[in-house]
Amino acid sequence: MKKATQILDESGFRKTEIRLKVLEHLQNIEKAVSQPELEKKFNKLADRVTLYRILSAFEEKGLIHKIMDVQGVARYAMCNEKHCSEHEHHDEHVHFNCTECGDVVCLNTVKVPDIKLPKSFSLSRLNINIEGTCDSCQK
Amino acid sequence: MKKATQILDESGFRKTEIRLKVLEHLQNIEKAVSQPELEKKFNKLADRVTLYRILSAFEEKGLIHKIMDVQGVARYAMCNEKHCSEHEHHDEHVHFNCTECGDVVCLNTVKVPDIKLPKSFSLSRLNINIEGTCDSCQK
DNA sequence: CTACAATAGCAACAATGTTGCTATTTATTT
DNA sequence: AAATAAATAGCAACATTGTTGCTATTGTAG
Repeated sequence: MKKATQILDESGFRKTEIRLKVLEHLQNIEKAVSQPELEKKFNKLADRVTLYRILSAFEEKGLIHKIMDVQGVARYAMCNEKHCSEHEHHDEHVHFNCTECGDVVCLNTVKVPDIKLPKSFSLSRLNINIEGTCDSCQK
Repeated sequence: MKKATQILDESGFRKTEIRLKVLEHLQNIEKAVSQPELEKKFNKLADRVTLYRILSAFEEKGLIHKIMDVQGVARYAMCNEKHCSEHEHHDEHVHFNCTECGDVVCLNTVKVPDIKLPKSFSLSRLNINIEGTCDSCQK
């Protein structure tokens, strides 16, 4: 995995404390995280607007991708290096929303099936949201 | 298709003008509609809180189901009579979010594939959100 | 070390979600 | 047909997230 500092460099971002921490956090967690979650995690280290803008900037550069969780809150997760670029996202993996803990896990191992649409519809992005109980909350 | 008045009766709801109109609208459209949309459609006939409560009540009774669109706004669509009940929703069809007009179409004809999860995860609901251009916006 | 551009912080506002309380209305019962 | 109880609607209020503008601060190239 690429170093966070290197990624920031290559993307033309400055290496500020918050940006590094956000990026490293996203690298270390295989989950999709929300702005409010980051706010709590980096307790008052950064303003929520700052986090909002960091996430937006990272997304625009194709470093992370955005999904809506079942509550309608934006969450972001690292992009698959192989498939994403500045203007094209192909993160067609499954997102698992745990109804117990609220976490959203990226199930990279689950293969996304091919879905056939009627001819008159054209697909640009696909997101599969699953609700259920995650491994940590299973008893 | 069952009459809206009959459905309200059977579900123990009163037959008020707004409730009838909302239900009939949902029956006649094969799309998932949001509270703000209904507000505009029934221009000031009902308060947005009233619509909010109608949609919540309908959902609790299993008449409609709720999905989040790509903007994170709640949308509701008629349930499949065969598969839904008060406490169990099985509306495993594909929702198509048009990036042009913003509409969310229920693609009932598209078959939802079987997705195999790791053993430690248990599935309770599945929603497939597709972004693209819908038939009406295709040129 | 300086200067400039990027970034952070703060204020402010919009939209949706949500709850509580009161007024109104539907439907049932006398 | 009137009275009643329970459901429903409307209004106010507040929370949260999303979003933008402006200014102060900071990283980095030269």
